[in-house]
Order: sequence, then structure tokens, then C-alpha cells
Amino acid sequence: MPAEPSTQQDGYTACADGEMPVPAMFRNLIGYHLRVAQETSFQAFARAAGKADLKPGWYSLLTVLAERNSMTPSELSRICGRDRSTLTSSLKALSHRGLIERRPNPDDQRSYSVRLTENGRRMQKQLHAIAVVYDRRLDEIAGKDKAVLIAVLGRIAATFGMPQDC
Amino acid sequence: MPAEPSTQQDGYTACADGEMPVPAMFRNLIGYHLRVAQETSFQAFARAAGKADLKPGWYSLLTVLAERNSMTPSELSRICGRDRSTLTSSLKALSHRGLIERRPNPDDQRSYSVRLTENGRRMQKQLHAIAVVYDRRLDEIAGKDKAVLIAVLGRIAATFGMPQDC
DNA sequence: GCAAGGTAATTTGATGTCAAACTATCTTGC
DNA sequence: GCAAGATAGTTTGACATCAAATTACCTTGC
Repeated sequence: MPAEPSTQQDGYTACADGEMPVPAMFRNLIGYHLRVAQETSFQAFARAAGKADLKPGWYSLLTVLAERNSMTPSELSRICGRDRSTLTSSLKALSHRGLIERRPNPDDQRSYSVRLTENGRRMQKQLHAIAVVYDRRLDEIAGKDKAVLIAVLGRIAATFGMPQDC
Repeated sequence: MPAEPSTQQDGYTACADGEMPVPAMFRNLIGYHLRVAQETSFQAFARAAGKADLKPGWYSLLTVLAERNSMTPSELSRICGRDRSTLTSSLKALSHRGLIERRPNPDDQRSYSVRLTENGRRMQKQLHAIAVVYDRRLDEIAGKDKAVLIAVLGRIAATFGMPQDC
């Protein structure tokens, strides 16, 4: 065995030169850079959360709930930008683990509202701590451009996030 | 500049005012804005591509291939940032539709290389045209901050895209 | 009042993704 | 050479997601 630990094999050269080829046609496309930046940074967060046995998708749900007394699944779905049907299994899992409580809505039998439990609040803080660690790295990378970055990203989300028929 | 937070959160009322409430704990997190901006803009592109019966995931594959004579699935996987196993079914579909050709590698029986066909090149141009339309909107939104945006996003991808042990 | 249509949540089906297991092949140290 | 380990591609399993269909309940026009 050869051993070279870092043997680098494929062009990737792992750490050796850290250079990722960007296809020429993509170099000027904001959408490409946006996608790659988001995916790589989110995966780093997800990996860290996963090591603590936490689902990254829970973070936004718990955080949104942490800021409001209670909400219906539909409200949660709109604010988190996920289809309602996607929430069904998440809420089931969160409820099963005692992180949220469901309570029937007396005014509407179809609906119910969801509220964080004490454990849920604890879990939210734990996930937030992990997120903040990662975001600090993003802050460093953005440096003085952070405000501009957030402003532009916000405009993008506002523009494309409009319900299509508006 | 920072653009301003939505004052109203409560109602949400769909289109009525087009403002999406951003949870307070997320307002200062770059990762959150990155995620929302990427998801909303990518979905807009995916929807447009889907109307032409094109899979958005094909775009990066075809484009990368358009810039090189031929590549192995593993190289493609690294450049596109997708797991190798993910490419298996995509390449099968692309091959089945006659958009790419596979050819065995005489030097290594395990491997093969992939090349665009004429139809594949046509399809790539078509997808690129759609992507460019969307990216033009992103350009407008970014305005004079485009260069800064791309630079920051590139640094993020480079930092987090490193193989984990670096 | 009540039928028609809307809404809340769920279920189901199709995708896209990663990671881990697997098979076949190549490479290397000895 | 050849056994041990690395590598290429695939298969399989687990998820997250969306969209369409379903069910139960609500609201409205008349």
C-alpha cells in the first residue's frame, strides 16, 4: 500500500490546489454561482447538524415557531417556503419527538395549530448555535460586502418568490 | 441599503402585498438569504425549462460537456458537484434520448467517456437560452453589485466546497 | 337552507439527491 | 506474479421536495 494519504487521484486534488473548474459558459451567470455557493455552504451546515443527529430542515421550522406562539401548518409552509404536503411528515416527526405540540383549532375543525414545547425551544437554540457558527464563516468571507450581499439576495428572493400569478 | 424588513408579518395575505416575512433570527444570517434567493430563482428557471419538457439538471451536464470533447462520469460528477451515483440515471436518460454518446475507454475497462451528440448540442443551446433569460433578470436585480456578488459567491463556494478535511 | 365551490391537511407518486454497499477492474509493494 | 487496496461505475436505501388527488370541513350565492 501505497499509501499516500492524500493521494490525490483524480483531478480533484483534494486540497492540493483547491481549484474548481468553472465552465466558461457559467462564469458570468449569477444563477450558477448562487447555486454552487448555496449548495456547498448548506451541505456544510447540514453535515454539522447531522452529526448532532439534527435534521437541517427542522431548523427553519423550529425557528419560525420560536418567534410566534403558534401557527397552522399552512402558515408555516408559506413562511418557510415549503409545500404544505412537505410539512406533514416533518411535523409528525417533530411532534413524535416532543418538540412541538398540536392543538385543535376550535374555530375550524379542519385545522390545528402548532406550538413549540420546552424541548423544542432547547433544540431550536442548539440548531441556531450550529447555524451561527457557519454563518460566522460566511460573514468573514463576505467581509465588508455583507450588507450589499444580503440586500441583493433579498431582492432576488422578493422578485422570484412572488406567487407566480401576481 | 439594507432593504427593509417587512413590517407586517402577520397577515401574509398572499399577493396582496408581496412582502414575505423574514423571521427575526434569520435576518442577519447570510446562509438564510442565500438559501431563499437560490431556491426561488432556481425554481423559476426549472419551471421555465420544465415547460419545454427539459430537466433543469441536464443543463449543467450538457453545458459542461459542450465545452469539452469528452469526459468520464466521474469528472462530470466533480465538475457539476453531484455525487457520481446521481449521474447514473441522468446519463442513462440523456443517452436514451440521443443527447450524449458513450464510448468505452480502451485504457480502462471500468470506465467510459461521454460526448455530446448533435442533438445534445442543440438541446444545450436551448437550455442555455432559457437560463440566460433568467440570468438577465438576476443581472438587473444585482445591478452595479454584480461583480461583488459573483466574487463573494465564488469565495463561499471555494471555501465550503473544499473536501471536508481541509 | 343548501348546493357549489373553496380551503386545510394528508396521501400518493415522481424526482433528485447523497451515502453506503457492491462488482469489476486496475495498481502497487513486495 | 499476486494479494491488498484503490478506483469507476452502478445499485440500493433513505430522504426531501413538489404536484396532483383525496377527504373533511367551511363559506357563499342564491
